[in-house]
Amino acid sequence: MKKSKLLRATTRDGVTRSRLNREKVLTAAIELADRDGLDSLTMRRLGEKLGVEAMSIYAHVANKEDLLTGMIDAVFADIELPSLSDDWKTAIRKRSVSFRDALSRHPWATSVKDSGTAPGPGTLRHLDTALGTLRNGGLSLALTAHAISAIDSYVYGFAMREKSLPLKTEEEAAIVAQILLTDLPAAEYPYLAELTANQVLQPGYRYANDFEFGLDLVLDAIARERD
Amino acid sequence: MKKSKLLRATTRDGVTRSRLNREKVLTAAIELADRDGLDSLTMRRLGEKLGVEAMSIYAHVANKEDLLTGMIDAVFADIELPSLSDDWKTAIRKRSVSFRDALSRHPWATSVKDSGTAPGPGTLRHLDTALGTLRNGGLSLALTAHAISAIDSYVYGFAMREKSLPLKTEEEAAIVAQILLTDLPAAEYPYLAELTANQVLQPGYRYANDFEFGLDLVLDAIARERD
DNA sequence: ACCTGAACACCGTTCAAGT
DNA sequence: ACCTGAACACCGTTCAAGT
Repeated sequence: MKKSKLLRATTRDGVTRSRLNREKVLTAAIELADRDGLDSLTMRRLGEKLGVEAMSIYAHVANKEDLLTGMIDAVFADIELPSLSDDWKTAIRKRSVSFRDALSRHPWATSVKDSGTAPGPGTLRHLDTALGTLRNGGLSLALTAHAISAIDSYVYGFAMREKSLPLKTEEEAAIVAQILLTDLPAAEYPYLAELTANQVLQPGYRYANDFEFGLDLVLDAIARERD
Repeated sequence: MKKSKLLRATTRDGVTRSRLNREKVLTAAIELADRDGLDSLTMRRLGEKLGVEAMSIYAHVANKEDLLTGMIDAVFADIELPSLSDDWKTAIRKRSVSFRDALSRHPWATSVKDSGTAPGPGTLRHLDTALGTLRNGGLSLALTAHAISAIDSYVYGFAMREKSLPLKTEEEAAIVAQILLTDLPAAEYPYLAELTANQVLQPGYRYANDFEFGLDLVLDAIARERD
């Protein structure tokens, strides 16, 4: 009885549920942001999802900024760490694809401000392992610094563009293309018209496919610098 | 007298000032966001800056989203267009540096959501000219699509990282380094410690310098694909 | 120790009213 | 036509009070 009291609480309406903790708050917040977007993530709505008043959340999170920082760190902690058994390029390639997948599953993550100012343990672990992979792969310290900056800028930027470009499915691409082709004077934007008609509208086109092309461009260039 | 009435209005407190228009609203909003950040840009505060009640702004802007879209387009319209007299690589390099400068002057621009959903004329002009430069430089349509995606992802992502990494000046870098070195167990994050001590703390270090390294990596790789 | 409910100082936006 | 002022439905967060 005593033990269950530590883990469960009975509210005045008679509903018994497990006690709240930081992890449950973060998980619920991430689910809410994934489903409805960052704007829909309010303390009141998060409380509702957790079956609790908004103010109860503040027992597990300092404030909204702390909540967002925790959410970001959970996303980073979820990215596949570079494998030690792969060569540096394969390992970094895999974790970059995993990185993008994470940002694609959690599109709000790129728009949380100051995600870099107070990195959590998940973010730091992720970064340190990637740096180690590059150093052990024979890259100089200077090139390692350049490489991680170039790779992560690309991954981050691609995820941002992908989020704001509604080209995820063939249907979405067709809608965008239709808007571009009917609303824009082709004479004024000839190259945009060409790209839309002959590239975006091609069957099977996916903007997502562009990701690996650019990634390999960057990785190959880094490999060349290394040698 | 009639003409001046079209351009000036006298408020009840006797202050005469020029009439508001969309451009003045956008300029003031950009100034506010540049100085105090996007969170500080509220309709009420913007009205205050313009010497007008918040609701008066709605005569020139449909809503806050429209305001933000207009601000973004003004920033894009300000980016140097690729020069026709330069070869494609030089032209794209210059406009990419100009692109980053613009995002650096207006850090809030990368955090405006859905900036890609309803691109304005400035954004479209910018994009079309860049596409034309690549096409006329001899890149295939497919490579042009890949190239613009890779370049702009990199520029966008670098600007985002730069914004959240407080490494703009040598002083800022020293502060970050100090925090990393004293707060983090070097045994747990050995590569991060190495990078901090031997790279970030080197005299003259600027994260901004990394930008052109990565940009040339991408541009050289595209040039190689072209040939 | 954990949760609640009222309250405060803000938001974006509406609407009717003024000039 | 343009601007105002009150009002509405929200925010994040405080604080004293409940259990």
